[in-house]
Amino acid sequence: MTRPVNNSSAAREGAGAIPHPHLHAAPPPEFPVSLCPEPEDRQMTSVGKALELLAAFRGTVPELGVSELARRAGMPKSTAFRLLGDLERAGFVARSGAKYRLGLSLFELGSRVGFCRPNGLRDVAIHALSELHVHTGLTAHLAILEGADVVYVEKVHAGNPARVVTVPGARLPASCTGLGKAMLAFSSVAIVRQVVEAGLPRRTRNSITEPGRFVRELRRVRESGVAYDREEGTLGLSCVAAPVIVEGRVIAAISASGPPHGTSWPRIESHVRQAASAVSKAYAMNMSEVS
Amino acid sequence: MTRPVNNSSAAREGAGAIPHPHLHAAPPPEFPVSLCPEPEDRQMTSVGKALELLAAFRGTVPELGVSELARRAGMPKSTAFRLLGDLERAGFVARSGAKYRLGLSLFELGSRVGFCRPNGLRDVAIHALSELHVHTGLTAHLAILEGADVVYVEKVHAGNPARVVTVPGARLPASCTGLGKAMLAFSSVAIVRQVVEAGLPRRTRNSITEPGRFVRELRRVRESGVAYDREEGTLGLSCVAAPVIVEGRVIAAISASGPPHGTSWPRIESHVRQAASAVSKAYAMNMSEVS
DNA sequence: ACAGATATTCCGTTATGTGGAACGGCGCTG
DNA sequence: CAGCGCCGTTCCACATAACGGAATATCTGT
Repeated sequence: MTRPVNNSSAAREGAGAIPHPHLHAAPPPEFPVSLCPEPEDRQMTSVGKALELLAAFRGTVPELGVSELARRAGMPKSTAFRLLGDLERAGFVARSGAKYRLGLSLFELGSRVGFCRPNGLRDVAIHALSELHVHTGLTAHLAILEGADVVYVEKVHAGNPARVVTVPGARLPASCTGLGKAMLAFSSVAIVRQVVEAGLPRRTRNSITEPGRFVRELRRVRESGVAYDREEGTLGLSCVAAPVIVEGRVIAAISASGPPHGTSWPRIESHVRQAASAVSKAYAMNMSEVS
Repeated sequence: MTRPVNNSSAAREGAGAIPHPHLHAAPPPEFPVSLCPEPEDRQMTSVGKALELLAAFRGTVPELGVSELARRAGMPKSTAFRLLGDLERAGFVARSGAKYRLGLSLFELGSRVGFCRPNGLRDVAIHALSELHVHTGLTAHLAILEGADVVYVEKVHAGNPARVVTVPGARLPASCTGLGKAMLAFSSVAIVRQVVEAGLPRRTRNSITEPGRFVRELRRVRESGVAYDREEGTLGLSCVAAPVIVEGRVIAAISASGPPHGTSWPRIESHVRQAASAVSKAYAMNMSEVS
């Protein structure tokens, strides 16, 4: 009954590139973890396996073959093959020859989760992000908090020199980002405790990994209303972030990222503040709800 | 064996609001059609049903109960219930109490389809869209062509008075949009024929539904390099669009939409042209591939 | 030509998904 | 307040449909 381990080339990719953020406290830096959080030996249902197959597309390579997918999802090739057939029929994966890639249906449905809908968070925020970008020349981000992670929702940037590798849909540990700190500073203690207890991961030498310091940092953020990230997530990249608060609850955060030096952060800070409050106001007007 | 029809409240929603674009030549304006295009009686696999369940979330209502979902997907309640459990475990749906909504995993994966990846079409185009928006004050759109439909990929707009209801992930018949005409004008005759033969749907009194006129229109677009939409998709809304062409192939289009009158379209046109060619150049530099 | 990696098909076995029926709770309305 | 109708949820006997090992076909590089 125990699933064969069989993670040859999966492990190979996991080692290189950007380490997947989920491995907070897990000893082996393995491939993107399985979809179900608790690794209890729950019997795999048919659709569970199919979804696992989709999840196997996290990682850097956009196109994968049957064998590789089967390996990553931990199932026999023939099973993977059949399930991929089902997924393809529904447009959740597409294939060029023998290689599979994520399909358009996934994008269409993924664009319908709460905060993406018309008048949702993203729709309301895009204008503010755009302005923040043109006023500052920096990369503007919108993100939400999900557990101990930050999930990027939208991004407006200068394009060419892709310093910032994040992209909508990406995940990063909340404690290593200005976005995350801005949101946590205005979240309930229960949520903060959860994050701290999960362990504060180190991504650079500047990452705050000591609980006491982290809590003090959050207090400072709460007082000033903005959070600074001083190369805590990526060396060579800093940012200011401000929370989007509506009816007393943080629902998201906005940030501007750029090189640590040679940027007039005080000026940027006021732009970010302004953008965040603009989004708060605009969002409050069309009371939809977020994730 | 024949699936019970049972579309009581499904039909109710289908009738109101924006008609789903897929009903090109289909007689009954029913609910968002099933995922598999050919309605041949293919036996439903377990995952097929689960995906159908996800597809049931198209339509305007973001949160649905088990019964409603079962009805829309055409399956017994108990089956829907179990499958929703599987989907929830994987984060593809989430629930507040008894209501289900699309889950974050869907957004995360949907944000990894080809054109969303780092240095993909969307990443490269967002800056141009943002500039197009601030220079013109209009809504800037990026879309790709999928069969006879246009699928919106990104949008930068002014927010408040939500004239334009489209949102990333939305579909519209290609023939009724500037975006669609811009792409079709530079596509192979095979593709154009396919679209024409599928039938040119009417969305407003200005929609071009006569094949001859449509082909002539495309020729004009090809000559001028830009496509105008004169309230052909939505009354009170016009736009100019230009194709994004790389290595001789159209991969997308960019448009600026606004009120038909009181807008200096010639000026807008040049901005759109510029944006499209900027994206073409930027995209050509990082040879990734599109959907 | 060969080795090793793929993708794809086949098929006997049985685990797995199935869906009707029954239960308990909620919000109507007569 | 009892009745009705709809809801979400659970149960269970049945047989279908998912399973996965092994065989085959196809490809790629040397």
